[in-house]
Amino acid sequence: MTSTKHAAVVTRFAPSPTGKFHVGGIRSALYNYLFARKHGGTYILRCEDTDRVRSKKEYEEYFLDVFRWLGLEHDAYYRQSDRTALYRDYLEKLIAADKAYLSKEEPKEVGQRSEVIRFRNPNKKVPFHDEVLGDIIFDTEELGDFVIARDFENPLYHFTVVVDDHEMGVTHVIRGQEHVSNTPRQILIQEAIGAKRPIYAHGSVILNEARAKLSKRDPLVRPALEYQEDGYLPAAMLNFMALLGWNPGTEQEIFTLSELVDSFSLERMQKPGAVFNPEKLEWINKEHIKRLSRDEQAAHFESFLAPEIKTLPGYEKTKLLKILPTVIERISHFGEITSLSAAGELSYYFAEPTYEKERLFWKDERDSTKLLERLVKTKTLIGGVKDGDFTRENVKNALWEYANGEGRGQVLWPLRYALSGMEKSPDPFQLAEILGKDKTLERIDRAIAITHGT
RNA sequence: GGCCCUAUCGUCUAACGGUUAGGACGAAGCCUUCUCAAGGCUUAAAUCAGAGUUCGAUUCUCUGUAGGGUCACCA
Repeated sequence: MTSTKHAAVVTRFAPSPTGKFHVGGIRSALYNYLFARKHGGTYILRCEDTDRVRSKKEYEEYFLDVFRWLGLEHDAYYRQSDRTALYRDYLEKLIAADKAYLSKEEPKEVGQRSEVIRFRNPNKKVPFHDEVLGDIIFDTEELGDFVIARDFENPLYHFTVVVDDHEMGVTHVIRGQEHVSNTPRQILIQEAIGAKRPIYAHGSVILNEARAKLSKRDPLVRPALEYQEDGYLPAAMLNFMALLGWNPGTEQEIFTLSELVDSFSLERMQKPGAVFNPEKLEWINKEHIKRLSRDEQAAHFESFLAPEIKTLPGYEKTKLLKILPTVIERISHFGEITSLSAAGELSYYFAEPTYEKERLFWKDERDSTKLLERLVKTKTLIGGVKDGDFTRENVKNALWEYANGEGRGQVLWPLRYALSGMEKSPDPFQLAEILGKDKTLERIDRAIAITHGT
């Protein structure tokens, strides 16, 4: 059981900069962050770049950007490549105590050394407790004398992790179950260097739709920042990831970061693997968008608007605020605004729509005379709305009785088409308000002219 | 294959031996409606199988089956 009175909780997340940090990794970072914050502890971010060949500075910056975006602030930052001297000390001590030794090898692959440092495996059974899985026991015999360093300057993962966790006073190791089988060998090293065993919590593995572990090849598993580029909200990302393998025990689904901090507990972490479900992400993101302030929504709206729209002659930034609600209800992430613009579903607010006369007819109607009559009447009625009162409600009121008598489709469809030039759009009253009285009447005039035309 | 872990609607999950097995996403239908959204209501949808233990198993035990993880001079 997790004691609730830890003197000082220290957690860490330790990514390695060998590729663009992908979404799957967010969850472990989040859980470590949440647990530390919840208990007033320390959250460490550690760059595991001992693999000098594969590690790249740009990838380190990449995950740093990811956490900046997500707002997962760390209390301390370490880079393993800065700590070679420390690892060397431990290596030397281990060798001096005959707990590790220099071993002559026959290189099996290019790049392999002819001498490495191996751990002298006591070959015993290692039982350990896991906060989510319970008690587990491993026989470490099959591990053999595993390699812990290529040489004194090049220690390997299992070794550096243990040294660092020990030096940094890490109390809780929260990670995915893919690390369960790494645990016994890390425990062996802990015992050899005299380190205290941390509390382990191995959460569920994140799976793709095929129920296999998320790999870098999965189309789903995109570099984390692509979600930022697509206009997902950090809070939504965090919310979604948190619920993948953990639940609050209540029916609450939408959480802010600080709400997650309050609710998080190791006890409610999930054992079975969890499938990454993009549809749920969409929904959660939409919920978070709804909870944004008008100004925040508007800022995102503007930044995701296609440049083609912004350069339209009729483009006015002030109109954005009026369009905003109609756009918000149509999207789940802001990136969709780009496709909306591309589909022409935004441009009619700023530029005269073009369309064929035929499109103005409601369903099977083909009576040009009737159509003309209705457009003219519509124009008269809308024209009667006072300039200062040109709101959605007032336009609707001005038209409603007539539309009901004539048939709503017969009146409203041509109106809406005249205003938008689109098969699909917000309702005509809404459009009229956004366009303003002058533009609205102007577009009805154009529809009348087009109807005359043929 | 060895070792380890897991098993409730399609998906995320709730139910610390007694519930009509609950919620959410998604799906379908209906309402609203000129269209598209949004919104509201409703429905379908699950305890892997077989033995035990028990008055009673989703829940405990065992076996089977299935799935996953891991077996580097990567992390």
